Amino acid sequence: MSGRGQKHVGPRRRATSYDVAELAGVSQSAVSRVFQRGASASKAMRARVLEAAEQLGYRPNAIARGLITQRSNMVAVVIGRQTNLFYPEVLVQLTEQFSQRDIRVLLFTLAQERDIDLVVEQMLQYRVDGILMAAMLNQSQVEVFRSANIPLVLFNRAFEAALTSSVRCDQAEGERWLVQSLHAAGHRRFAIISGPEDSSVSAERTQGALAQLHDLGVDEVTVLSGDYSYASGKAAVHTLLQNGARYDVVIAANDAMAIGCIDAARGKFGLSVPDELSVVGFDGIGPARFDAYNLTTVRQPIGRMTAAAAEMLVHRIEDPEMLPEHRVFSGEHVLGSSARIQR
Amino acid sequence: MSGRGQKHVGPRRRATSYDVAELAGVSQSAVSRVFQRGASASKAMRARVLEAAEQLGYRPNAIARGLITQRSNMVAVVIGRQTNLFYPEVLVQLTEQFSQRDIRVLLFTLAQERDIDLVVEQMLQYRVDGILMAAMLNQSQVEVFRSANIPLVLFNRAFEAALTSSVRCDQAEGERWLVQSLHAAGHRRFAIISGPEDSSVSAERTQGALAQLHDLGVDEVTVLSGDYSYASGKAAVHTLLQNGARYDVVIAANDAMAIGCIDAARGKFGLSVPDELSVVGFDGIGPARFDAYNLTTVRQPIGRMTAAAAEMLVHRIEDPEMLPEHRVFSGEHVLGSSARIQR
DNA sequence: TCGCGCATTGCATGCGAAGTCAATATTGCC
DNA sequence: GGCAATATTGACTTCGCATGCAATGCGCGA
Repeated sequence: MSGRGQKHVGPRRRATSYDVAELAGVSQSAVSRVFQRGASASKAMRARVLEAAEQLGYRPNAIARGLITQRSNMVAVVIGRQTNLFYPEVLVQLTEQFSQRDIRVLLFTLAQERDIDLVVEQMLQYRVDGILMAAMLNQSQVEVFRSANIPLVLFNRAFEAALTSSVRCDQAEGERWLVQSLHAAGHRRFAIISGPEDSSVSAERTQGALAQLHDLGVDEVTVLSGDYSYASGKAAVHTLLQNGARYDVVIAANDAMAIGCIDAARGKFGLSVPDELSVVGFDGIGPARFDAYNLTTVRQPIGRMTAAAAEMLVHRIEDPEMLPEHRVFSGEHVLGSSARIQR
Repeated sequence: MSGRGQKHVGPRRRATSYDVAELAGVSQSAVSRVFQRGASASKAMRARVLEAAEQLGYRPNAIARGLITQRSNMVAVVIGRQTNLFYPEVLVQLTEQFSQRDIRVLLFTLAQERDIDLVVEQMLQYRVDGILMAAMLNQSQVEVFRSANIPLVLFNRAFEAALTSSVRCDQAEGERWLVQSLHAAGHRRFAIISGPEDSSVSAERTQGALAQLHDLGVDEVTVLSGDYSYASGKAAVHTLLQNGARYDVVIAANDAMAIGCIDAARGKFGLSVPDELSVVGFDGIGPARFDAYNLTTVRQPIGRMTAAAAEMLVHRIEDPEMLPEHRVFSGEHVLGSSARIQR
């Protein structure tokens, strides 16, 4: 009894269509046809093949199929490494969307900005049928995909909007609503906590808020930047309030920072939110609904956005000549109770 | 000028090793060798090939390579659709772990329990080199993988522990610590909110807590069950306290529910946490650290667990004869301040 | 200068399924 | 019952790359 490891009972090699064909006494082509949708095969043949397949535990080899059909039936989904609680949910929903369409998801995460080139390389090597990009991308990379004829759909990236399909939430509109409502409720001293410098989403949000403030005649605004994390939200409030300065409202570029702001305002500075300080966020993540915060925010319609993104990508895969398309969704206005706001 | 869509400038077909070989004036084998690690090729050859490849935008076709080498260099990662904020983080970290080892991740999510069979089918068809399972799995499915010789590593599943490698957090030990500490601090009236019936993790946690309580002579314990969600935590507290019953502590099977408990206790019942009611959770998710909660909990060492899981799976892929291995990690004891606890 | 051994290189084959085309079986119709 | 039309079926090729094997080239020592 000195053998190491599990004794192999079954065949070491996985069954192929030839094995099935032999056992069923038919040709390999026949087996192949039985495992396709539009193929012609008689009832008798189908039955014999299926029985042989069952007996051998045969499954069509998707790799081999991909080689001959030039379709991997895989799409790449790329997300940045987010301090943000928003993306995991997007990822799960996207996966389900593709799954429903019988498409597999090859997942790539970007730990660091420079990883993007490696990831691009991998996506090309694996012959993904399409790419759903929820991370930074630059011109030359877009060009690589275009010249390789790989459909690309951007998620919440405005970048190179003219050439590439995209799905996004109207960040600016959301911020404009927030600012408008806050202003109407009497807020005048605004502070903004933006996200990371390299986040286009953050830039849009901040620009949207500033633009609306400008339109309302408010041009003196303090802008700090965070990194989308809870901790950076707290830190920003410390910076804002430490020297006795006071604000009516803090507009955080996302919910996680907004929550940090609330905790810092309440904890360290003993301020009541929203009575003494209003705080608003963006995204509509789960924790924003916790009673302790009940955040006033703009919720991105993830369900509709992911469905649209998957649908667009599939369409572009099926018809590569299709012109780029852009779908913009308005965020849902969540009144919450972390801000004194005009209904 | 009636053309629809983008005019195709580049070649419609992706370059193959033959194209490169022709341009470089060498054989296809040579091209193949240049794009491998252990292959022999002269400096001159390598240079010519690389230049031709560059010129044609050639990338080795990983699909074709997989067919011949019998290695897809892909692993499947399966996660359940979790109300739980814990898994997204696991997913991202696993992906990075595999990515570092030059392995791609094919992601599968289980929206519903019955999807598992579909997913199993897909994993087999795509010839993944290994499977990392962070979702429910039953005996017959394990058997399918075993007979197909596909390495399988379970993440936080004790199921069929003897036959399959696994990485998990010691749920029972964590609960025992919590109970022990709470008891030592004088708590006597315990309520437990378990997770979904079909969650083995929840079962282990609840059993662990009950066992320790029993050891301490506490046998009268109220046990309710939730679904891991914030809302179900709140609901459970309503049920517990509505008829005037009082408890010293609520032990929730995860952090999300614990946070729900805290909000319900403070909000609806005006109880001070931890002064009038202690609440503890499990997992150590991000929101548990929010100041409003600062949850007393047991944090799963995700970084070490994911690293161990990836490593184990890779080892098993490289040596299929390897015996099953089990790694159990102790959770980190987070004192927090949502419970009056013995340091 | 010749011979031997090793490093390169090319040729041919195979991985597993899909699809083309031609041969065969089946059916319907008069 | 006979023939055309249609449905099945099988032989063979193809997808793109890796690899065993044989052929070639090279360097170096005697």
